[in-house]
Amino acid sequence: MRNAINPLIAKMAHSVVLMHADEGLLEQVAARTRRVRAGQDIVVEGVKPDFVRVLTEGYACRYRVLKDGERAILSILLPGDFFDLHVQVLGYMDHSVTAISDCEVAEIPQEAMKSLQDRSPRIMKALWWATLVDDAIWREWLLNMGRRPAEQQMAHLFCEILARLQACGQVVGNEFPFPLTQEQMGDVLGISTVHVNRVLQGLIKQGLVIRQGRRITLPHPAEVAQFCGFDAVYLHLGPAGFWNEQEAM
Amino acid sequence: MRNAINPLIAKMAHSVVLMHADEGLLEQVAARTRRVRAGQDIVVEGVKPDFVRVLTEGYACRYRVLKDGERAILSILLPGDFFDLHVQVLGYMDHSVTAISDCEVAEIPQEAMKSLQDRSPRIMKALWWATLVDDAIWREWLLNMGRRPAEQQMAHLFCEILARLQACGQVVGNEFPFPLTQEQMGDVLGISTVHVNRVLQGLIKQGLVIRQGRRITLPHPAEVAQFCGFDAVYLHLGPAGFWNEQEAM
DNA sequence: CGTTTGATTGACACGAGTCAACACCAGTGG
DNA sequence: CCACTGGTGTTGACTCGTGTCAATCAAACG
Repeated sequence: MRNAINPLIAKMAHSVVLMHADEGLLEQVAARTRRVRAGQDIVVEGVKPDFVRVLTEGYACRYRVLKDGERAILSILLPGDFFDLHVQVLGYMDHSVTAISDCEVAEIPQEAMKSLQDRSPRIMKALWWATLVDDAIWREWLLNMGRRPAEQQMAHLFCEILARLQACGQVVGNEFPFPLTQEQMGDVLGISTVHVNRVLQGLIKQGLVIRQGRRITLPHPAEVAQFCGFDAVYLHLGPAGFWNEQEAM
Repeated sequence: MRNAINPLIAKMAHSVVLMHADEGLLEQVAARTRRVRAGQDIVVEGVKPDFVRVLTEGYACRYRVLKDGERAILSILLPGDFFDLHVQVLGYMDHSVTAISDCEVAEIPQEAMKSLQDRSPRIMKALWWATLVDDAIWREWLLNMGRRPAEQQMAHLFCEILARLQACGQVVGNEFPFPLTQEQMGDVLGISTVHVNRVLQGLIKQGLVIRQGRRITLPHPAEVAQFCGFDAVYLHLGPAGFWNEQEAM
């Protein structure tokens, strides 16, 4: 039953109406998958990837390290996300991608991409859309880092992850796996590990977040969204689900 | 002699070899220009733009305002930059664009873009490239905001602007116009106006930056680059010019 | 001239970083 | 079976970068 490419299809369905044939095409080009253990790099800075890759299972992230050894996580990749859709144009990766949890990655050969291009304009449009949504996410992060205090930043991150996991069909309720260590969370938010710890506890104490091991629950998503100014529109996923329940603006 | 589209051509030349015919095509589609006064919005959040727009003169920026009225500047647009190349896919702008200084903007009708697509694959490739470089800039900013103290952030901003102005042929030396108010700089860097002032003075005192009115000079670009960890590679402009002169790493 | 916008300065408060110690757990090997 | 290990999470004390508030100054402008 389970099909590696499902999250991708679920995600794309938010932008275009996929025909049955399109789904078949996608399954076909992304047939070859690879497993990667947590902590391993999937693509490294400087190389020109030979494949186009899609994450099909697990958590991964884009990151860079500065000269002083500090690491910054530039984005979090969830099932259905492409990593290197367009490196062909730039010629090389200017950042690396690594597995946060154990992952499964589909590798699509260049030629297969080309054939996709010829055979399904709908898919191509969906690819474009995915790229542009990534851009929108970057803009939102920029906003986050620049203008919101750490507590809201972190809450915003949780909201985004939940919304994206819902979008790719990985999660239905308001509980989701969250394999990042606190150090990694610090690298995402640009704050120290110690501070991550304290901020997280603050959110828990306020009842906005529940943590059990490496899982997170947002008992009242709409409340959290309000707290941190999360507005799912930037993800361009269409109808927003339960995010706006108590919206009173 | 002066041609509105020159900065665009200069910029594109970094990614592909443009034929004379390509330049002609560009001049043709971007013939229609519009002047915008400093402070005026050029495209506003929520609309679906009717044209594709390129900045041909002046400084502009993408921005959003939060509910609490705070404004964040998401990117700075310089001559040769597109604002809304791909909104057609997403359907609407999720941020606004406003003129920082007096600007000139070229407006390219949709159909003209389509014809470009058919007539010059080189130009299309260059457009892709421009989009992806924008992405790279966002990643770099994310790095900046997250991991560098304000002084280095600001220095990095100056380096980036100078490099980009050089790339589009607007500047040859190491002095350039910089029309941002300190408040706007704060909105870019995510710090308060007061702090902008102090940080700027710090850079000046260290001799890294010279300011005369609304112009900035970096007397020793390589030194500034070293100070803030600026590495022009992410702009994908090819040979780096004088940035690495004293590079000793 | 007042008025306004932007730049500058000082005093003070607070968020976040740093350093250091300790707790907890899973894995490993004796 | 138990000590040892390394990675992660937790906590406290202290420092420092940045924000906030408020006043003043300078230049531009009607």
